Amino acid sequence: MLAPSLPTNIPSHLGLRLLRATLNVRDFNRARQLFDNILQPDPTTCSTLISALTAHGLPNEAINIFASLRARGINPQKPVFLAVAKACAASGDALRVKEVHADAARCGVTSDVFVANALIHAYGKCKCVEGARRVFDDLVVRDVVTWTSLSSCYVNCGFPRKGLNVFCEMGWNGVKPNPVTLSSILPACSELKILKSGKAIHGFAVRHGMIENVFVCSALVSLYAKCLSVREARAVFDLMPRRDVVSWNGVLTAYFSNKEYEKGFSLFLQMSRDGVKADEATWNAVIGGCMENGRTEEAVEMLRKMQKMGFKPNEITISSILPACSFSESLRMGMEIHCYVLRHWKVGDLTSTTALLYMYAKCGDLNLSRNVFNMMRRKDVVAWNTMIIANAMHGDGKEALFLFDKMLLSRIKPNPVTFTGVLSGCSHSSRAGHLNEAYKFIQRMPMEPTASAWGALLGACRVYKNVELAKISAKKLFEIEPNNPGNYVSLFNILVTAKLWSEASKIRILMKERGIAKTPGCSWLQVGNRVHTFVVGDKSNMESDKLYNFLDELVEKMKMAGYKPDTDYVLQDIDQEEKAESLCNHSEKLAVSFGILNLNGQSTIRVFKNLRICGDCHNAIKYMSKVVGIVIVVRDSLRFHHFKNGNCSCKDLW
DNA sequence: ATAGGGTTAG
Repeated sequence: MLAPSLPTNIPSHLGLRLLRATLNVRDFNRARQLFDNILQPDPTTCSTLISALTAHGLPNEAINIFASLRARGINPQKPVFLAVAKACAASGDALRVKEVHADAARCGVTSDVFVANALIHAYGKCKCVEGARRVFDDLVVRDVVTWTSLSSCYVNCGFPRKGLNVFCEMGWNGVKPNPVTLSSILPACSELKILKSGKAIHGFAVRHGMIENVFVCSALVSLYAKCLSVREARAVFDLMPRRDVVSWNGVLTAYFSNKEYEKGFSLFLQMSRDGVKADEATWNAVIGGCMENGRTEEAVEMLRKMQKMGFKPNEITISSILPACSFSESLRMGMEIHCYVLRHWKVGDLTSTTALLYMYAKCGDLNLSRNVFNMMRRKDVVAWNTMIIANAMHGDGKEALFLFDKMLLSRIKPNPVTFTGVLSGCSHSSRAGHLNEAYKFIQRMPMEPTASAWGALLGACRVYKNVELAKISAKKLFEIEPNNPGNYVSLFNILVTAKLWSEASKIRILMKERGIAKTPGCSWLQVGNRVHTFVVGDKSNMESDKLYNFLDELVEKMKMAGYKPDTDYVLQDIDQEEKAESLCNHSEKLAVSFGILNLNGQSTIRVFKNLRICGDCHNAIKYMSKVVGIVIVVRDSLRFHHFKNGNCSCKDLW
């Protein structure tokens, strides 16, 4: 059927009525054409169309209408700016807010508190704190909305501390916070885990009769949940006069993030009995809860259930579920999810795209990571960090350093994770002798070096056999995380390699004194549809006799090819012969042998280990790849090793 | 005109 022909040269008093009728039947194309044919549309007509397009998920079309006004010589009025600011907020495009802001300044409406508030909000949604600040600073009269918008802008852009400062400043300026202010500032306390300020705000809410507000209460539930105070989170929840889905979601996450999965799940079931329907976020919370509690398979199952119930996974679902692929090294499932993202959003959002590139790196395909990274339009610190870490994991320190420089050039401010990534990248690269520079790098870091930064340096010391620097790093690490066995074991290994036996045994005594046990090493690999796991001296496998016999034969062949067991790497107090035998039992050797036994015509096996690969095993697997003539990929806790024809991709720098 | 819940890197 043909649509009625479009009238032209419509007088403005008729235009609004015609436009409303068209919008009522949701014919947005026709609405746009109609609008073009209205002579001198009034501000209400313009804002009506812009708001309607935004409300129906067409913010960019809404902004285009706004842009067309200028071309038609129409000066936008305040209501038009309010509407287009909302469209910008929905589009998330900072450039468009800047354009609208500039237009508003040209029209002299930026001193209007309503327009300014809308602009601050839009800048906040587009993650542009500088813009929001500029609008704020240019204002002479500010109301509670102005203050609230600016502080929540800081909070949502990752500056919770600044958000709190604005909140305090607001009080000094005699502006009284309302429930909206409280609910938007509470997440800042949650993120910073400052229970004290949160409790003060809780008290304020009680004294000022805001405690019945469902928004404030839900924020309080999350505050207590984040500050590891589940009981109090539950108490606030129980006292609420009225609870909506969000309140339920909050209390679910409280249990999930505090390792009380069972309780969280039973509340999830109770929720529907109480007549509250789960929404998309509930499902995300449950999936995230499964993931946080190591229930990868259940997470995948819940994802299927979610879809069965008619909910579409969104970017947050994707970000939560992707680590499931990384943990299980399931490149195939990861790719399926990638395809889902491409089908639904063409490009995913920052978080899910970052999760994708991390997944590819973890599953062993650095090239796919690079492809994803290069296609990202916007890259934040986390994206850059992830790519740096991906390269470090795969031993490309040169690229990690290059990315670091490029990141600085793009004016992205590095954070402690960046430095850790770069350092661990350096420890894998062949730039020997740059260790002291790395040490200076750590000392000059604009923030207190984290345990992982020192850990990366310690790892590098092992590679370059720098005992003195190793001792310095280890000492720092023993202070920061005295109960992490990995640090003791690393220093022990470095001292052993340097043949400083007495110092090494001192470390072992220190471990005993402090009651620190070595984390048991464990390796696994997938054969067919099953994951097979091995620990040292594992005899639990059904075919363990066959496996050990095969390994014995293999070791003989390896020895003929020049392999010499290096018993320095054995921690137990046992004699040499036993040591050599114990070495053969290492979980990574068992897993690799099992993989070779079950090759089924494949030319590559992939083994994963929870700790760092042992020095002797590293050497042994090189020989295995040569003797058997296959590619063996081993991912240890730090990086990937690709063994081929007797060599490793890490060039023995690991 | 402003507001709550779900997420990424180590």
